[in-house]
Amino acid sequence: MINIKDIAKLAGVSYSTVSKALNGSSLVKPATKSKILEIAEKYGYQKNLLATQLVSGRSRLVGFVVDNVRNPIFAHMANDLHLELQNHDYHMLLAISPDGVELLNQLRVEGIIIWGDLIHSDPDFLKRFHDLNVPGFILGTDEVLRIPHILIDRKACIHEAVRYLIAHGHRKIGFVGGSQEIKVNAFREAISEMGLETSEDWLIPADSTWEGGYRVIRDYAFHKESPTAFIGLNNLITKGVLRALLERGFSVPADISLVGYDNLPELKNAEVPLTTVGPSLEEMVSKSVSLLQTLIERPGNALPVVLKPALVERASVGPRR
Amino acid sequence: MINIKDIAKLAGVSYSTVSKALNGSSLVKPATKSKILEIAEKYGYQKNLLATQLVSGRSRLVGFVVDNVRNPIFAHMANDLHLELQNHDYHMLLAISPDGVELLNQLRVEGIIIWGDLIHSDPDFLKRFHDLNVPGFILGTDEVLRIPHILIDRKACIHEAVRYLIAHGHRKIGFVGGSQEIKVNAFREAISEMGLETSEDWLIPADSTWEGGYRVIRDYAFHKESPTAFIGLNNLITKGVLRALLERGFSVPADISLVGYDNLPELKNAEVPLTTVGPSLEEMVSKSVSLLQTLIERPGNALPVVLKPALVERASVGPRR
DNA sequence: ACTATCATTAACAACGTTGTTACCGCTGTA
DNA sequence: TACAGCGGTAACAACGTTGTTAATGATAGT
Repeated sequence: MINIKDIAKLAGVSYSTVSKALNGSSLVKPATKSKILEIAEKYGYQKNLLATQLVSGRSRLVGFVVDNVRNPIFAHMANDLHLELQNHDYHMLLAISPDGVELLNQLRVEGIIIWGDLIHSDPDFLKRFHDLNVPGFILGTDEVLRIPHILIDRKACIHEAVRYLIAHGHRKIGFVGGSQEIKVNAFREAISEMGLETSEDWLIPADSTWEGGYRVIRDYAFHKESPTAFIGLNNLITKGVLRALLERGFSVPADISLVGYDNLPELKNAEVPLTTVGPSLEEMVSKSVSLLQTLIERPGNALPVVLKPALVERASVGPRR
Repeated sequence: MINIKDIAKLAGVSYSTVSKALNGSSLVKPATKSKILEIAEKYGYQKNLLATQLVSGRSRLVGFVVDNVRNPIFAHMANDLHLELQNHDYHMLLAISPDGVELLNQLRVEGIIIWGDLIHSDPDFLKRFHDLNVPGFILGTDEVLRIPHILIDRKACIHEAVRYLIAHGHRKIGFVGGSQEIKVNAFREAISEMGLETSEDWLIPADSTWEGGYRVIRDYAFHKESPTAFIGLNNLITKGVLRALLERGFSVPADISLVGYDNLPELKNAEVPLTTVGPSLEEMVSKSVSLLQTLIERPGNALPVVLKPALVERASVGPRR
């Protein structure tokens, strides 16, 4: 692969001149510049970002670390973040692993966005990240941290879902999923705050996967005291729940209502278009990019960001039967 | 951020000694080594991969370039490739954009895997990639190229699907989707080769999205001469088709059979578990990694790879009604 | 003609590593 | 006593850039 020294030789100038020409400096004579540019083009010169970055310290590179790109919500975020960062003249590199944090840091990206779930991948993940001392933040946490983050008010989201179901006349509400304490607790709290009936049977633990949601509802012992509405912990569980409900002959929402967590557009294509709560994805993306920019350009000036609930009404919630 | 020179000062040795110690060289006295290691640990030393790579030329970094991570098939591949590369001691960086090729090359990754669809993003994408002269290949192409690639025998896959439907007694077979010439042509060819009835109505163009498949079938004019089975061009279309079919009151597979292209495991969770054709994803991943390894370690020795069809039987195909 | 000015280019240090070579002081051997 | 051998460490060049400073030659002002 050709480098500026090779080009310099070819053009009969010094390599520093080549560097300037390639960067469009006005310090080099137009004729020389175009000659250099021509040679660079001809030989397919590709600058070595490593060297550039090493000396200049800038790369316009941003890392996004997730631990599984197969969850559609991750994939969605990755795609939209990429687009938005591109608008801001940043390139996004995606790493699929908690170790991506160290990797991207070693690559000296200018900033790192970390998908909140990673916090749980390793008890001292936060410390690891904090010690790196690199501009970046956790996208999607439940609690206030000592490092920059975007807080999703999941508690408020769940409350919103409960409120919405109540407004539709529901009194017996179930919750499917168990992995995220905050959501489960928020659910419990909302139920008791709003003075609803409750039963431990209505809090149904499930793996955070399609199968998780599907199985528990497929096997659930329905009777006349069972919930008339469910809330699903995330998009996967919710889709599994919906399937199981339909398979068991319930009509949604005529017999049973369902609201899912995660505002994923494609949930409109579920068997029954799903009504969902969760932060607005657009807001997550735009807030992420501006927070990152602040972090990079004026470190120390990063304000905490909180994402409020958004509810998108589709067709999976109806009046209590 | 601390570097080896800082550590050297702290430890009272030369920076080259620090470098050796950090790399576990046996040329440095155990006592010195542990002292250095301790300091490095204490100050959270993180090597600068840029510098390392610049001088040593090695990074154990591999790039994967896609143009949209939201298609579940991409996401699946990205995830599995990541895992498999990790087993081979490579880190994978994902870039979501045709320009990712140049970007990753400028970062001097050791190899690049390019998702085949990108070929169509730009008429001279292949030339761009070829001129880079970096170890890498196109994953998933229809035709033999002059650059390394893994060829998916899509034609054979479609033939396989048709054969399978015939074996179940179907004579009138439809095809939904229009964007990939090769599949459409393969379908036409298979139909005529196997002496089946045909009608232009049975070849139903559709966007390569869920909505694409859904809409065309929702609006399709069914009558007694309509297909008794459909093939969907990809996983998204197929799911859309299935939904439309069910909504229109057809039973799948009792009334109409359906086979989808793309061997995506989660298609077992469709309303009717979908029977699919396509290359085996596991094979795609393992062949990708070994091809990449060959390309990196013994450039010039790369053999062309062809992926044969695999059919996974689930529940969306039954005997002709 | 003599210098100040300017445009253009060259030279060189730096960025943070690695790898090679050179050096130093010690031990053991002749 | 001289010196080969060796463990340990230091010195230094190199990787491909950028940015700063120095050098060069031409032009213009006096």
